[in-house]
Amino acid sequence: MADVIRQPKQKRAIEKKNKIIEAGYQLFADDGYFNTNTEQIAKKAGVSTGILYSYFHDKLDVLVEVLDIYVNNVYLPIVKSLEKLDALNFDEILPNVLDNVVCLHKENHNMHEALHSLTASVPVVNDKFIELQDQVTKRIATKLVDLGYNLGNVFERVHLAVEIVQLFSHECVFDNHAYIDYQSMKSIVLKMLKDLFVHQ
Amino acid sequence: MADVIRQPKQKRAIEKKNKIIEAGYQLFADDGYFNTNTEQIAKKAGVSTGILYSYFHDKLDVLVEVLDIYVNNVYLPIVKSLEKLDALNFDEILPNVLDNVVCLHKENHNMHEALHSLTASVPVVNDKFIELQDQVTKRIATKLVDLGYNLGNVFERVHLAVEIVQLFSHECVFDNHAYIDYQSMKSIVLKMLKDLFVHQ
Amino acid sequence: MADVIRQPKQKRAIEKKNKIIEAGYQLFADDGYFNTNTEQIAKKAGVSTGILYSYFHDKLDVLVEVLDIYVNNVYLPIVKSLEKLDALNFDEILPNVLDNVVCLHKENHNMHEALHSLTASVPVVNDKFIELQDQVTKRIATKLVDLGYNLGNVFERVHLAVEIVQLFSHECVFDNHAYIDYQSMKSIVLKMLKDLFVHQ
Amino acid sequence: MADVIRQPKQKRAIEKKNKIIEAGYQLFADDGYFNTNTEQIAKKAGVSTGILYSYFHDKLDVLVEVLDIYVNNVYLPIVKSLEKLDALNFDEILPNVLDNVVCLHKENHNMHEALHSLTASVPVVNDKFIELQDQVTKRIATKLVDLGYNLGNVFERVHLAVEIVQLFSHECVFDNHAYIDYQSMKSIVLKMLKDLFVHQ
DNA sequence: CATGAATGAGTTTTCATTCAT
DNA sequence: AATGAATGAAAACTCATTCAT
Repeated sequence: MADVIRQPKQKRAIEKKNKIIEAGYQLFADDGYFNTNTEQIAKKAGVSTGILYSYFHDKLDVLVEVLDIYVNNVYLPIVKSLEKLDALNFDEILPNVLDNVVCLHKENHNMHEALHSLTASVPVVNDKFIELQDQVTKRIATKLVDLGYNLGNVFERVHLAVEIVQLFSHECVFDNHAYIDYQSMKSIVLKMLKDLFVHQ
Repeated sequence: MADVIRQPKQKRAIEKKNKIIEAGYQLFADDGYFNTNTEQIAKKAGVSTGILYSYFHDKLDVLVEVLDIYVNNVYLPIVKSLEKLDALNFDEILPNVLDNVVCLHKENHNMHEALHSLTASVPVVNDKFIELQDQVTKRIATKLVDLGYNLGNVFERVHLAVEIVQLFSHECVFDNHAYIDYQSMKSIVLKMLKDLFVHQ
Repeated sequence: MADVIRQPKQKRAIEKKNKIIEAGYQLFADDGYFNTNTEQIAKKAGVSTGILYSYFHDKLDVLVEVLDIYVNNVYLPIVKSLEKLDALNFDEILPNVLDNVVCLHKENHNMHEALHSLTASVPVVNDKFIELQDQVTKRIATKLVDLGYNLGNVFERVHLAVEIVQLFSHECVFDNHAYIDYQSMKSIVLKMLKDLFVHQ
Repeated sequence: MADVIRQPKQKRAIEKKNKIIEAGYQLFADDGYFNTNTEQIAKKAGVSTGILYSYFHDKLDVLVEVLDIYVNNVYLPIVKSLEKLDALNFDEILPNVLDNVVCLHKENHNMHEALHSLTASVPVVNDKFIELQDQVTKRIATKLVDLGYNLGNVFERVHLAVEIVQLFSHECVFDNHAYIDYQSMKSIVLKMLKDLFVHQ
């Protein structure tokens, strides 16, 4: 492992580093981390394998930065959209959120799978995902409380909601089950989410 | 890849094959499939690498049999417990089911992670899990209908319920989030599941 | 390598040894010596791998005995047919000889190829073939001299004749060249052989 | 098998690839293809095993390139010498051709054996040899016809001639038979070849 | 800075041979 | 004698990482 990792400051160098991350993103998404080798990454990025090791400690380090990009692409938009909430009008909000998340998943589902597959064996990925979910849950929960939400167990409710939204998106994206009608399922999910937050 | 796979018939040979599967089970669970090599499996099983290739086509074939064991240990008990239902008394059933599934997950969570991590890159694992979920969903749905359930969208409801139970078990097992109170979450989940099936 | 090789004397044991040789014959002929393993030989012979090592020192030893069979099947018939000569009537003899040899080659060409392919890397096979050719050449040459042949260089002529007959048989069996008419070639070869022995 | 084979462009890299081919040439010639392993080839070439797999798909691919070298060393010179013919003066040509071929065989006889030994079990080698013989035969035949040769069956005659020249060279190189006088045999062969082409 | 050739330990897999039963 | 399970050394091949140019 290289002792010193260059922090690219020149524009060209930064672009080069980004090219590598993008190449890693696509290859990891398409073939998985363990089925991708550094030569392929370098080639796809249009750089030499040597230069990869100037910008990254090792192959795992590329993964870590790819993970950051994924987070920026997928998680942040969700959080941001939720932070625009200005009232507890769940009936209006939830359908939009669900559609947005499904859409984001459709665009990034390969990467999602590739990264999740590493949570078991690559601690750094696992930690990142947990931290991320924590952030999302906390920010949403805080927002709700700010808006006057007072049903109790807000963290638990938000966390479940987030997970269920992910679960449904996942189902939609993979569409593995012939016997499932996803429109009907969507209605049921929306009902569940509403019941989760609204007192009955 | 060896042409012919030995079907062990003698007691000792069957035990040896099982030793290999067990060794694979533990190592895959602990370190992941890609971080385990055949030499380690053989060593842990107390056999030579050669004999591994008499009983299995290749390393992936060991995984497939490990997967079978996992399925027998985790999925089948759930399905069996559900098939004993004799009335649509969800209030009584659901808490038991949830406890059972959480318990099974706690016992097998490493393997669960290791196997799920392969769904992205190893088609045979993915297919197995999908087939399994289909079976579980269909058997439960059929049972409900037999018992007179008539709310509609039974497949979608059952599928969601199964996923949510898994999701909750997963949360309990990993217990990653300090801000979550799992007892409270359990109550919320039970409520969600009941609402999913009971007309309001 | 086993220290002691059993000399089978009982009928059943002899049959078993022959089964192994036959199995080796076919497998070596079909797939080549290096592409055949002892398990395949044993299986085809209907015996255990262990028993193979009671009757043969090692895999090479099976080859040696297969070679003997080949010699008995292919070379001896030729020699015997030639030893029946009772006059130097080449016009009558040569067409028959050529037809016979081509026929034998057609029946055994796989083995011929498999064995010849080993002459380079397995000395024992090479030695056997040389010894064999020597025998054939000497026996034919002696026969010719006995019958009054007196053109000189009889060994050289016979040796060449033998080689040319083999060469032609080989051509006929493999039939690799679309531009060759084997009937025409046969006439030319017969003419060559006759000219080789008959003074002009 | 590596996806991409490096095409060495720098002088040193080309030299290295050639070193590997040379090492393969010698080892295959000395010990045979199946008795040579990639580590030996790499060691003899003074490189690592890894680099071998940058320049060649696999071990067989080394053989294929060795075969090319052999062809360039042995077959092409023969063909070229024959294409210089400017008249059908067989009496002058044939002795020279025979001497040349014998000489080339003497220099390359180990490789010749090693390669021929693979025709049975390695299709690519077999195909190459057949194609090569076809070329030689066709080019010589065409040349003869251009020079006015009109005896008929020119392909069959040339093909036989080529085979007989090889056969004789082979005999000379291995010199296995004590009872053969190769000078006498040479005279006989030359007579045969002449008779093959000259009307009597 | 940049390249991509080079390394070599590590991985999967095979198979002649042995040996417990 | 006979079995076929078991061995383990050896083979082909890969790839993260380094380094000469």
